[in-house]
Amino acid sequence: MPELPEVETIVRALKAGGREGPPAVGRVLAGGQVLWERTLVTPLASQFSQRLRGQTLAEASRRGKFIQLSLTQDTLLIHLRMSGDLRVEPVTTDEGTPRPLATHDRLLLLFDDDIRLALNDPRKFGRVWLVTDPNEILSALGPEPLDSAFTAADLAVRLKGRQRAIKPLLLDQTVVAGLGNIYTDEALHLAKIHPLTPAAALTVLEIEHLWLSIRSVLQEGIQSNGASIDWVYRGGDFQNHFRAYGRKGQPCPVCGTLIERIIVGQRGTHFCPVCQPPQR
DNA sequence: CACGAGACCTGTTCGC
DNA sequence: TGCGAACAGGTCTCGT
Repeated sequence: MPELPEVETIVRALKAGGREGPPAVGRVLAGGQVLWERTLVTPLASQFSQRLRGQTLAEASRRGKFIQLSLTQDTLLIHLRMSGDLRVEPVTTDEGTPRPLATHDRLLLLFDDDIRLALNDPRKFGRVWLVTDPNEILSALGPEPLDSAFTAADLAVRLKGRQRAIKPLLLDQTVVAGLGNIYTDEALHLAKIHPLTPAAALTVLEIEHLWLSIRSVLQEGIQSNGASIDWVYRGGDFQNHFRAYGRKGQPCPVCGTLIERIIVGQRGTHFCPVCQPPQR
């Protein structure tokens, strides 16, 4: 489900509280519970709860699509992959009875004040790491696209000499961290670049335009509190502003030509055949 | 080393 | 209406 703007929205809710739940940051952990074994990569499930106990959730932040929970001693990293979502709620209902778990809850963080954080994940792709040094997981990531240190020249260097199509390269988290299928299609449409264009064929001007477009669509997404699709509704409304993604057969907002859908790198890919002509 | 295909999962929607 | 196929916001592993 989530790409950079959705993860950013979730992190902000963990810090300040969201529409449906209280903040999690600032609370003291009493333990944890693993409901689907493969969700927790490290440590062993048998050590998880004990190691969490007593640590304060001091800060929540984001790196690429990773949620980073800084504890007193350790760091808890959460990647929601395709269908993960976080929920913060009281363990006890207003009636004084235990609140039942949701159908696809995979892992719980239990705080000492009757609040819990649940990782709900129908497809079971989400992963959690409890580590001393987050860098052992995050070091392979490319630059933060919205960071001021990330420049067009930086992007150009990372694309230099690559013969591969631009779309799968933008999805590669070691090139840039945080783009997924939606925002890649949106950025390429805004930059007027065909998704199959070999990276090496892009001009300096096109790369500058792409750089600007990437930052632009991500900022737009954050301002809309992310996109909400299908049965998962988080309150974001960027789905109402899609220019290309998911709009096969609908008119391009720029020129009116019908948006086409092709497969690139095994991912559904949406583009305007007129605004984004094939490389020749 | 770069790249593409398959695997990991469940749920919803599409097409005949 | 029914039922199998296709599809879904991601990433890892393996083979070429």
